[in-house]
Amino acid sequence: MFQCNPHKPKKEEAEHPVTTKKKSKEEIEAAKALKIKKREEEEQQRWRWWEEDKYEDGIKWKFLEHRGPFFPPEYQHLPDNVNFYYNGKVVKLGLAAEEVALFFAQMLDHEYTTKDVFRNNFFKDWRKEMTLEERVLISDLNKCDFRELHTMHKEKVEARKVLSKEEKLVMKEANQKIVEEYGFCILDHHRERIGNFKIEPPGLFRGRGEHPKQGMLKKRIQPEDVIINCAKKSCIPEPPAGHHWKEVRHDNTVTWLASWTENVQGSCKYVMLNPSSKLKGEKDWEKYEVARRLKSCVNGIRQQYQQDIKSKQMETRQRAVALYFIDKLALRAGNEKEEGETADTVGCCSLRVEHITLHDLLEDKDCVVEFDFLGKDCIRYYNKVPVTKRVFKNLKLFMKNKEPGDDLFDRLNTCLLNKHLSSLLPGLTAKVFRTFNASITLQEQLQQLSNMTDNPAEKLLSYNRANRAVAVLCNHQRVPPKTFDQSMANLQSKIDGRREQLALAKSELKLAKKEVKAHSSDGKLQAVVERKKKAVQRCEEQLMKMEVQATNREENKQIALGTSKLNYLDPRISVAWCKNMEVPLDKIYNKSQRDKFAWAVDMTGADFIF
DNA sequence: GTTCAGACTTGGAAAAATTTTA
DNA sequence: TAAAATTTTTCCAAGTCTGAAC
Repeated sequence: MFQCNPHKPKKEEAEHPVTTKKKSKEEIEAAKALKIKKREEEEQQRWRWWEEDKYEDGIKWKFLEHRGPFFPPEYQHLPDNVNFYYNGKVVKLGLAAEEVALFFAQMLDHEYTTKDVFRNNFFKDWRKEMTLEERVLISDLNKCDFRELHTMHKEKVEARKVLSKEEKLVMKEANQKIVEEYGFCILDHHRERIGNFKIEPPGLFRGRGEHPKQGMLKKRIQPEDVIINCAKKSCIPEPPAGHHWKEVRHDNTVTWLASWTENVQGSCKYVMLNPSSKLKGEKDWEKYEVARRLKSCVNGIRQQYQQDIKSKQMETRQRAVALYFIDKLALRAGNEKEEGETADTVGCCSLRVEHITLHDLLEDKDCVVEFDFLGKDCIRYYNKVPVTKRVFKNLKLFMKNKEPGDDLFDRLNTCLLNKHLSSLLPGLTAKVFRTFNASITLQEQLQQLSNMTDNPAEKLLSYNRANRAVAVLCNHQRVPPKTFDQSMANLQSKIDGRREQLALAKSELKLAKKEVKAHSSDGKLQAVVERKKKAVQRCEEQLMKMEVQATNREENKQIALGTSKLNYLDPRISVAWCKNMEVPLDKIYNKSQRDKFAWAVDMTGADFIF
């Protein structure tokens, strides 16, 4: 299609290499200036909702208008030369069965497709999409050959990667047009970014861990499945041609713009606003305010649950021990889940006897509880924690005469726990402890670790270490990137290289100094010395920067900082720290993080204390 | 009281975009 | 300038918590 274009720019470059280069440099400068200008404009246009009065309770908006969600394109038949084989023979599948076959084919490289549960679920749901004829023929997944479909898919992905600059630009612009049209709404006179305006495309459900439903077909959502929510007086979004909405409602006590029910788990999905929006920001701000209120009364609450551990009521005791864990270890609440519907994961209230081991003495410490369970997203929680004698004795009691699969806190659930908590402080729930402990930890760690006299790289290392302490507390883990070892080695060799360079620069400086001594009062030579000095200094700085970077990366190997930064740490702590330490905010927060926390950036001074 | 639907936050992986390096 | 590395964004699953229904 674009046959003649790709070579053109190259030719021009070859003809005027110098001017082109110059021009591009200027262009880069111009682009930078434009970016800054755009940013300033954005800043001026920003809705400073935090300076406005809040709405009465429960009202989320007064006016809401949007274009409705964006639907993924309809499925198109495979090209004629790409074939599916059953039992070695070409089988031309109908549209519905073919689409689902392609979902499986696309995942062939993934471990999922080797798992029995995944394969069985897929095959069962796939057969439902087949015609009677297809269903009669295709009775064994092992006889299915998807390889041509798989190859075609890989080639498509590859082809997208090697598009020319122009072609990529065309695609980018097309995407931006969609974002312009569907990606924003009008909420109370302000244009707000929508978070997920695209309807999730159909595909195979990929649960995490040993999910009993992995491989099931996630069906295509039609406009007839979608409920639209907008203001009565707004321009109601048009459904795609030939379709209608399931319902159009005007409920201003909720924040979603559209919703539908997903078929695998039967749960609701929502189109909601971007984190930078008023609706999300206000809620976020409130979350941290509740956590700060907890801070001011946490001592009393701690005293009380220490007392409650001695209570005659079993329920109260269990609640007290659970709360002790939630507070001390930042465990999640642990709602009960329907068995067999999801992977087997637990939180505090749903802990089972098999998840803890008691040690009267372990590694020189008394009364140690060894936790080992799968938490949210099947992330393993493993920890050995010394606890008070009273807690330890109670745990022994709770475990008495129980099977490994029995609930540790058999008299407790999250509802009971939260009811108690909200009676202590309005708005207090189990998860507030996580927010509070995360934020207070960040503040304390920053205080302890950072020094004004540190260089910028060291300051940043301290910030990351404080952030890391929180991530460890909250058990935010990641699998180390595949390229981790390699990238670590690369960095190390860069460091080694720089060290050599530094040694060389130092010896050159020495030599130059000698020269000056030999022929004193030679101005030229003195200048050389100065130059060499600067070179040494530059080298030292760069070396230091890289070493700090290496340390940071190594410490971060298995830890994910993102979640705590985005969801648990009061941004005002970070903003105040940046001001105090004279660190530019963009060293800590990228663009979308600054947008999300605009309220905090705007209202926080250097004196903020969580 | 218990169950269930609904609404919203939190979570890591993967994809995409951007920057750095060879 | 291509490709490798790194950062950012997107994706959508999986939690928490509330309030209504039974």
